[in-house]
Amino acid sequence: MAPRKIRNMEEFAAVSGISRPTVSKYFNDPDSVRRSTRERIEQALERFDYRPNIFAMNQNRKLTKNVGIVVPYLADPFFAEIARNIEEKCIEAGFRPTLYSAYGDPAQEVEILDSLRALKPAGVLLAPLGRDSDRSFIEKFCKDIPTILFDSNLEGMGAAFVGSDNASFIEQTVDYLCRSGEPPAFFEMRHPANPNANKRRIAYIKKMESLGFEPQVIKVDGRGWGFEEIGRQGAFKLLEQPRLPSRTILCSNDRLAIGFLSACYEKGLRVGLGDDCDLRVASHDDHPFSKFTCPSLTTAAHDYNAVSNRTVETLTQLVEGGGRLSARTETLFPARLILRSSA
Amino acid sequence: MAPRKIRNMEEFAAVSGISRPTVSKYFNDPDSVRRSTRERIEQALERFDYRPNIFAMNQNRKLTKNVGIVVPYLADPFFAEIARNIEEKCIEAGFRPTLYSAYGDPAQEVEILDSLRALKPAGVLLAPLGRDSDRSFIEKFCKDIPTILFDSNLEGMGAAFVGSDNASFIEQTVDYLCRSGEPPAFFEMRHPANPNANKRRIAYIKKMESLGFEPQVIKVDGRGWGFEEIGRQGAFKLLEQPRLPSRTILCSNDRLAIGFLSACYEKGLRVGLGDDCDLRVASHDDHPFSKFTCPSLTTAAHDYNAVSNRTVETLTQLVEGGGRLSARTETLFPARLILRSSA
DNA sequence: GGCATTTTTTTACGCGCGTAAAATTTTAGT
DNA sequence: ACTAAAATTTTACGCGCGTAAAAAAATGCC
Repeated sequence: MAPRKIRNMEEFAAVSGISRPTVSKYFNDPDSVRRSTRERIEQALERFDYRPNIFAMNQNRKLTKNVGIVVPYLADPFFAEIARNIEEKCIEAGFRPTLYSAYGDPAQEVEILDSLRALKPAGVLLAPLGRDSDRSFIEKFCKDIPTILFDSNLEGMGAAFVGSDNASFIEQTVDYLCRSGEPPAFFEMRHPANPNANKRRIAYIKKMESLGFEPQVIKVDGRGWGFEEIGRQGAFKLLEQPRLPSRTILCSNDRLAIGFLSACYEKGLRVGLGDDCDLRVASHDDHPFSKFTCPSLTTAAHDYNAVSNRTVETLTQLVEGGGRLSARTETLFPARLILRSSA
Repeated sequence: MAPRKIRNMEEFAAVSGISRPTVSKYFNDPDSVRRSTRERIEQALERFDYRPNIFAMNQNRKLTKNVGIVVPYLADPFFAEIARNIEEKCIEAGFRPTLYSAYGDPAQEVEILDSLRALKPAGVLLAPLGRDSDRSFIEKFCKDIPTILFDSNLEGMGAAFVGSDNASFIEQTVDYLCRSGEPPAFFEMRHPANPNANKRRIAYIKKMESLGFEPQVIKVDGRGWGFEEIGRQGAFKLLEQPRLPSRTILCSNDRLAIGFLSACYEKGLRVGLGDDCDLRVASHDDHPFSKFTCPSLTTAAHDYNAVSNRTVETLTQLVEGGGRLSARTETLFPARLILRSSA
């Protein structure tokens, strides 16, 4: 029991009584060697703690097991949560995921993808910034590196897109709000960074029209990723006005709603469903904190699990297909309505 | 202008008219070559887009520029925010940071550190899980890899610790609460994962005694990293009781407070400073969302910037010192009181 | 047991770069 | 312009592993 230090695969092959090329094969895919051979290697692996040098491995391999997960803003709990899910599934699928965040900056997004190139990744899972993204750069990147977009779609780019069905979000919230009260006005940023926001607005207008109501879109100013503050300031401005377009407000996303609710609270307005309430507020995303707002937020939830599962499944197919899929697919998962106290 | 593709440093050296070893030297440290040489290389760098193979570089280097940033739970905006700061400063300092999260799981923490070993990192910046961490494993890791602890201290481990001064947090909040009202009761988890929680409790007791008040510690059940829910349930239980130990509640951290406030709201209790209020609630951390709670949360803020700056400064020293510092330092930054509406 | 097939071993080369040592050139200083 | 010092080039080797090709061994099958 004096397991001398193994320095390289050569030495490990020696102590395990197997040739080095076979050992190499084993580490690339344990199932590619005969069972008896595999057992002997794994037996030696228990006696000696040897791990192949990751740099030497990746240098010579055309493709690594690296996967880059790129999100637009990791300090947003929504992205943190979905990144967590995807990361977990990547590991289960045998990949080596690494997490990157552009922190709202297109230059950083480019920088990340550029440095990702050097890592010879098997694939990249990218939730792009959206409007601010350098589209031509990303387009070129997707052509070189197998990339799957998630959360935000950039038309035609990447091998596939996996996300949520914005229309489903809107339909469920608008439906619910209308049948349990009055038709909602839609509250959003004037210049949303995320393409989902545009899809939601369009879906809202369409849905309202199909129900025979007049759409009312409230656009608030503000840029960047401080959505709560933008929602808050927008709410103050809105609430100053003599009369609201509707006493039911449907926010484009939960972070805006969190700010909106904080403004309502400060103004002394009661938000909720009851007759004693001044306003109803609902929203979309089921942000991790939406359960703890005051009042708790009625919203439409992403199917985090389905999105992350499908994303990684698609990645696996993509990798097995040598970086190509037969056709670019777009998978959209429906929302689940979460009824809480705010509407 | 038909810049043929450069395949390796050999070819790049050829087109730039410099010998390969000198080019290699340049990439390791541009200032290590003569100015005229540097200019010729950089000139060639503009005509041809060549980047050294990162795997081949790291294979032969004893030390890389890689830095691992490990946090206990990235979906907690507090850690996301500090990770963002540290990441940014690492890049400015010329490192290649990579972000990892243990997601509350000690096994993952071990796994991360283990795989980090293989990356020959120049250093690791670790915010450990705390109580749940595998201390003997981390201790061994710190002996092999230059590591700096931040946020949570593990006594004696790592080359240095950089964090916030828990006593300063408590002193400021307790001081303020006492002089503007009544002495607070301390609200915390029975089995906090984070060692800061223990330091805060101890500091609370000490501070209260020094002011001549009797400390009142309220411990609530619950495990894991769902602090908001734990705070919420704990608040419900507490508020059911006939009388509270104090009408001023000082939560150990903001996430507990967020849950606490949501319970108060649901119970119809008014939280704030005025005479018409039932409770005062204050807390610690200045969580990114504490501005948007209802009411907005009075809290004590970390100096995110100072902590992340000092952490990376210390890392630089550590690396320049060949992985050793003359002595293990512990740097604690004081808190800044943030007065908002909840107390 | 003999044969075809699969798996493993042997042998050998290459990947792209770090780095050491000696020879050469450039620079700085006087 | 001459010399010492500094920088660069030459030359050469090694890192740890992937991988191809040919030879050898093990396996499956009738």
